[in-house]
Amino acid sequence: MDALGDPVRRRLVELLADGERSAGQLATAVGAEFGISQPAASRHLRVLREAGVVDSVPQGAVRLYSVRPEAFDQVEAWARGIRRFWDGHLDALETEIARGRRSRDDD
Amino acid sequence: MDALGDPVRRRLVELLADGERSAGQLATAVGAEFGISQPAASRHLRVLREAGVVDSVPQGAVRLYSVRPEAFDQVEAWARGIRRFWDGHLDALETEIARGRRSRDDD
DNA sequence: ACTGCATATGACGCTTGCGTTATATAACCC
DNA sequence: GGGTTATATAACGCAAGCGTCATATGCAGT
Repeated sequence: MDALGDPVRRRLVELLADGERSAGQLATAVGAEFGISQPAASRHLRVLREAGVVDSVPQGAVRLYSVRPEAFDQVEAWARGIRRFWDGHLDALETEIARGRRSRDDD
Repeated sequence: MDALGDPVRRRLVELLADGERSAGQLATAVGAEFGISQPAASRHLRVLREAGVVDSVPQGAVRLYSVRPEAFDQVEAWARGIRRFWDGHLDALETEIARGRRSRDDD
């Protein structure tokens, strides 16, 4: 989650959700959207890699990046945990707050 | 998500998952765990508040903080989106990578 | 081997953001 | 009102992170 606190890195991950891409493709895309250079993109990819968010495989002269789904399972589980725990601990005051909103459990 | 990129803030949110707490309780807890002062905690709470992650209500002399569940619905949906999209886009090459390849290229 | 492309790293400046201490604001209690 | 408690803000120093350009490394094609 630390690694996902940056908009560029979140965008990189979104791009990778569509399937694996080379470092160059990613650098170009993110570079166009955020106006940053290739080294900057490379560094973001390094952070994601070291955080275990993405995986990279050298493919000839190119390096292919891909999403590591476990990382997002973790994020999802954490977020849901907060939510579910909160739901479970509704007391009088919190109930009052919750009255006005729609509560929908799992899908 | 930007606001959740900090461990102190994530911890605050976890504490709030258990139910609402006063700023003082939170400051004490987080202060003990991370060794930071009351103003520092207050600032983190402000960031969370401005990001729409938590809600705060003055309760007499105390200010009660609580989790805003919609924020975590959003996080959860985002994470799941990445995962689901990724799953849907597995093709031959990616499957091969996912099956066997382990890349140990951090340095 | 040399050239060229793809990617990563080094060195460095600047901005951001976190931390601290000191102080303001506001409610409570006497 | 005066004092105490709870929380937020102000001012400021310092460290971390992100950006840049220049350069290294490694693979491919000739």
